[in-house]
Amino acid sequence: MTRRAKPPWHGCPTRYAAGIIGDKWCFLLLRDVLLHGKRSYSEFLESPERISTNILANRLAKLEESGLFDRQIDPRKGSRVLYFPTHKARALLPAFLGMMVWSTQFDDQTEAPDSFAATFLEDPNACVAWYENEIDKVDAKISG
Amino acid sequence: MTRRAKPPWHGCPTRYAAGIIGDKWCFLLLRDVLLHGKRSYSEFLESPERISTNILANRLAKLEESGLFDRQIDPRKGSRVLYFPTHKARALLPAFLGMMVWSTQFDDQTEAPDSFAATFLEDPNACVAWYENEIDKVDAKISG
DNA sequence: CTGTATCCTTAGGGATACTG
DNA sequence: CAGTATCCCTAAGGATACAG
Repeated sequence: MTRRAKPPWHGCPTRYAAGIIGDKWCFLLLRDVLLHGKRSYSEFLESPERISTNILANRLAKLEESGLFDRQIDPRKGSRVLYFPTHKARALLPAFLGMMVWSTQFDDQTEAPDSFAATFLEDPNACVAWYENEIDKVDAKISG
Repeated sequence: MTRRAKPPWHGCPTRYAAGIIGDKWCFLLLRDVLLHGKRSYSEFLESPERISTNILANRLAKLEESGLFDRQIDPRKGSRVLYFPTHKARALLPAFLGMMVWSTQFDDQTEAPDSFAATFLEDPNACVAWYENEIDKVDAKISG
């Protein structure tokens, strides 16, 4: 890298990320949407971390306000509400995958799913693209 | 990517990361150590987010317990304590840089530091290596 | 300088009932 | 199904003083 000695160590951009990803519930909701194909209130409630309804509503509002979730009425069933990941949310995929790789490498609890880490490290861009495609498939399926 | 349809969507490894990175203060302390070259209690206290002493002590203990910080007495000055990032912590660099890039792309508040995002996206590995080297330099300087 | 200890306050959040 | 609305309560955390 050609780069002068002082990197982005001034006005550090991590604080913005900390405000969103540094919140346990936002973190997990983003995971659900980006990696688990979840889109609806009830699906979020089913997650093993057992978020309660008031907190869920609060975080959904926060994520929508932050431009990460796109709230939409289900075109097929009016009483259903769906939350789609925006472009801004999708752009977090590389960071999330990075954290997943890290977990599989260092957490004894999570049994490494086959060769996930290796696959990612070998070609991160392809891995991200694969997840992008999964998201597209979920959204396309829902939107009919 | 050759990969069967079901990715790591079982026993999702993000929950472990959520326990550490999903905590605002741990997140910021990791940032300070990995990106800002901070190593000591007083340096952490100086961060703009103004962590209070009891919380700082609590998180330092948590991060040491989790194997991310290596607590050591300053070889030159016995009353000084230093916290070095372990290999496990350093392995979070890619994820952190990913979040920095994301922030510079989407947060209006953080004025993009020149071409940081572009530089990273162009060659992420080189960028990580550069930060690794910065960490090495800080540690070497301190250790004498 | 690196912490403990204490006090005190507030906000986060669980449980639950209720509504359109 | 997708939320609101309470109630309640604990734990997080700010401020400050103190200690080795």
